[in-house]
Amino acid sequence: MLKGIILNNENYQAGISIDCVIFGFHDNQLKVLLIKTPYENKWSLPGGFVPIHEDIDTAAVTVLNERTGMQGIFLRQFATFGRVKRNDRHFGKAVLDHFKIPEEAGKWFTQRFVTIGYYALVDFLKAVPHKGNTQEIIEWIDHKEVPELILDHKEILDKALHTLRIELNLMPVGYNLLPEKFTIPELQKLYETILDKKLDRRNFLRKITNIGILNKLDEKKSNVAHKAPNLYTFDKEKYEEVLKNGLNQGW
Amino acid sequence: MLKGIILNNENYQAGISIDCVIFGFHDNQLKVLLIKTPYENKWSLPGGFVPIHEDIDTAAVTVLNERTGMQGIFLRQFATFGRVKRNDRHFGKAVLDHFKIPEEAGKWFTQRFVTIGYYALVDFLKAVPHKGNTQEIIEWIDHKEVPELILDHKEILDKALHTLRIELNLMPVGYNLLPEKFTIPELQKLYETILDKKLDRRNFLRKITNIGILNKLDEKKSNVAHKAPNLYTFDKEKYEEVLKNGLNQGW
DNA sequence: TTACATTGCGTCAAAATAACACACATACCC
DNA sequence: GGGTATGTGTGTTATTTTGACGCAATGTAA
Repeated sequence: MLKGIILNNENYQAGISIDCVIFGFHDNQLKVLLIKTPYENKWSLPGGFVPIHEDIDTAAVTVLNERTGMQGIFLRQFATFGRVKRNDRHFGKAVLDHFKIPEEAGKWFTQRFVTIGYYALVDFLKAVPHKGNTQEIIEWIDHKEVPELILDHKEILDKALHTLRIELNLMPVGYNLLPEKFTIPELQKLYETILDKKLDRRNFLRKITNIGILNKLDEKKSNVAHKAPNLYTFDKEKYEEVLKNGLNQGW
Repeated sequence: MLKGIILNNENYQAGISIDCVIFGFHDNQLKVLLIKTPYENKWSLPGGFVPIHEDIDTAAVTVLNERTGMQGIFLRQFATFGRVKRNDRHFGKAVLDHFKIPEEAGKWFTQRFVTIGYYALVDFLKAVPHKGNTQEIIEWIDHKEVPELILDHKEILDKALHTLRIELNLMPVGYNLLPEKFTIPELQKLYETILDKKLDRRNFLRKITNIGILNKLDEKKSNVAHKAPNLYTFDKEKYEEVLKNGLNQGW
């Protein structure tokens, strides 16, 4: 991807980039999709540039799709980052040398980039991490064990998680993070993981079912070393409705 | 301002702009500060460009300060707009002709601009609308009577108001919109105006005082044709604390 | 068959919310 | 000065939501 851009700067909007915080849920962990490039020793968020003839939202969809093969997924813009020094020293000598970019073309990269942050919620099992090139490493990493990231990507990730936590009170979450059939305890674990706190089982059940977005199935989870929990699906229609109208009214 | 930029494109980040939705409160109306430029017949949000050596947040502060003379005010980034065609046709012939901009320099303007939206809450009486030049018109306009705006500025304004409404449940509002001393009914009017719905007087009082950000003064408002309402101030310290920690916890 | 872990359902007190009643203060009218 | 209109301060009550638990039921593993 970077190579294509280097060959054709003029097809991309200068000074603007997209960064995606892609969340997945697995093993009771909230995971983030991260990339390690060959030309440096740090991890980064999957990102991209904005083609001149594409909306920024579309460019974000492209990034997500390139990396996970997924479409039609929950993807939301949450903030834009534009400190002067944010990509100072980056796309510096190491990167430019690696790609053998001449100094003149390099200026395109060394200018300050304003990056637009998006976060996505995807089904861990359906989203298959996809390398941009053979030298790249792309991996799901537990959000609690995120290594050092380039630039201000840690800040971006933190802000994404913070936004997600707040939006948990305004919208239902789960449809995009869980498999089609799931149990209430699984859904609760998801909430607990995102919020990083324990919730009461019984109160959670009551609150979540009261929203009216769950369909209880005539089916139980098997192969569990205890009472088999019931399986549920989301009522897509009601889910979308609640997503649109919001949960808490407050005032 | 535009002229300065035209003379010195290279001092500003290409393709990025700032737009501010500046809210004030007066006569029980939520007002928005709008600008009418001489070279076109529509109104627009106050905005500006981003100096190469300035953070985007700083650039937003500059816009706000230029237009209201105010500093240290509530100013928050809420969304970034970057549809391909958003400034299509704008900064078009009319504008370029007006400023006698040569075609080559004009390209700087006719490219797609990604604009970062900020909204501000300011004290209507302290914020004095300030023209950018003598031909400009700048005015407080009731948000319910906003005329046709350029580009996607209406969309930006709507999104700002929508964000404000949601954030009303997460944070206290009023410190930046009301004079130092105010009455509970005035504060309630502010909430009602923002939310565009009636609230119960007595329940509002209970809820707002329970937050613990108000100081009741030993003073009453005078010159009212009814029982004189008590005056209050915000407890700045507690207010800031609640602003930081948020109101509703939800889950 | 029993022990164990975890689920499903229910209870109860406390807190928050919604709906409403009444007394009070000030200006204005007559 | 008495009555009226308007809008304020305070209180009451029923309802709903929340938080903190108890306990029986269920499936696996020993």
